[in-house]
Amino acid sequence: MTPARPSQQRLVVTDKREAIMAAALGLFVERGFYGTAVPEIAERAEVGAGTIYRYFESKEALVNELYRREKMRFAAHVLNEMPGGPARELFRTMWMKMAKFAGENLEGFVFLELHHHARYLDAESRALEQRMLDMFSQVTIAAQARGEVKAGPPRLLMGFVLGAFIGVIRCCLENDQPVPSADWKLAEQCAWEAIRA
Amino acid sequence: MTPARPSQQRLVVTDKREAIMAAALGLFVERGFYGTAVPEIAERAEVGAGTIYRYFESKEALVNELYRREKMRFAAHVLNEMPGGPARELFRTMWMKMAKFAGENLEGFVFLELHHHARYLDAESRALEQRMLDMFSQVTIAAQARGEVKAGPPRLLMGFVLGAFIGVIRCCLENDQPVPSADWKLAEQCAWEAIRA
DNA sequence: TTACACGGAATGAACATTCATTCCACGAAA
DNA sequence: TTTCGTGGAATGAATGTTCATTCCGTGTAA
Repeated sequence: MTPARPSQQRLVVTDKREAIMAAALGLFVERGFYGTAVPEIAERAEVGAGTIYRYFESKEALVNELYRREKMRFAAHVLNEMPGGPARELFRTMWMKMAKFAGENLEGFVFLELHHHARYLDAESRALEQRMLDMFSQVTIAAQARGEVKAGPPRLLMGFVLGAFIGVIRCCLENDQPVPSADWKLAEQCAWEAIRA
Repeated sequence: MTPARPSQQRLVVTDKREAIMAAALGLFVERGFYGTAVPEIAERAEVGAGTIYRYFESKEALVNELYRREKMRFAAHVLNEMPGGPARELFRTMWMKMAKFAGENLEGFVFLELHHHARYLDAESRALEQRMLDMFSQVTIAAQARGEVKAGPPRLLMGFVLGAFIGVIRCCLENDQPVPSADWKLAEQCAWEAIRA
């Protein structure tokens, strides 16, 4: 599928692949999966329609690859180098990392949001999603055990916080504005007060 | 468009229209607008594909009518008979009314969520959305003025709270479970602590 | 000269919508 | 009571369009 070859060859190949993925990401965010035609993706990526099928087995394979890539980017960005220490610190760090990621890669974040649980995601994509949720769960449970976070179903608290985060993004998305830094801080304070014990 | 006639005749007509809307609501929630074929809607509604076009001008007109109907149901349910008094009371009442609505009409709620800001919504549908947001804004601003709710952009706080609400629903949706009453109460308490001054 | 990446026209499937036809309820005539 | 004519609701095969995918001629690098 991916034509493999060393050095230069490889670079050219990667460029087209990258262009296709970037174009698809943008269009899927704007119009959704079924609302986007493959030839449209080709046009935006400035490649022939057939070329897409040199790099991706199908439209579905493309959306799944995109999903996994963005999900892993997100995970790498947010979960790396988490501090130990009190839950308050940990929470602030996580929230702000998520905010940073969303700010730098808004399209990717919205894409993940939009395609969360879509029917065309395959088993591998779903498994990845599950693993990430489990990591968040563990952090939550640990903080609850230390009495720093409210008792209650961890998934509920996580859903609450993640939902609030998305709500903040969406509210600023409506004006095509990036979320101001002050707003992120306010929202973080709100979110912490929501869940702290 | 709607054939008018008294008594029985009228009832039959309404039944088909209703069947089509119910079928479309379910399918749009499951597969999205573009992911749903009109003949599929017809099949689930147990009518001929052509019949749909007796009642709705197009697929787009159908989704818009559905959107407005659900939006107004939501508004009627949530905004009626709001108490005066302290913001704490008002907030609890609103939250719980929203929870009740979502519990009784989950499909409708998810539909609104999914189609929020979709490109095929027409001007009228968008205007309706805007009006509702404005009403919430006014309530928020009033509570801020009385020092009961944190200062900050009203839209931000609303986005936060509504996002959190949706997050709670989504987290329970994943197990096909209705949200337990205790969880709604916990989430309400979290949400209030998030925004209270 | 070979091999292969590429573009974009070609293809067949699936779609939204239309329309010629069927079906049915009802009222009038016998 | 039965029969028949009529209007309009309902239908689903037919239509034209759009789509995902394939195919093939071209250009280019080795």
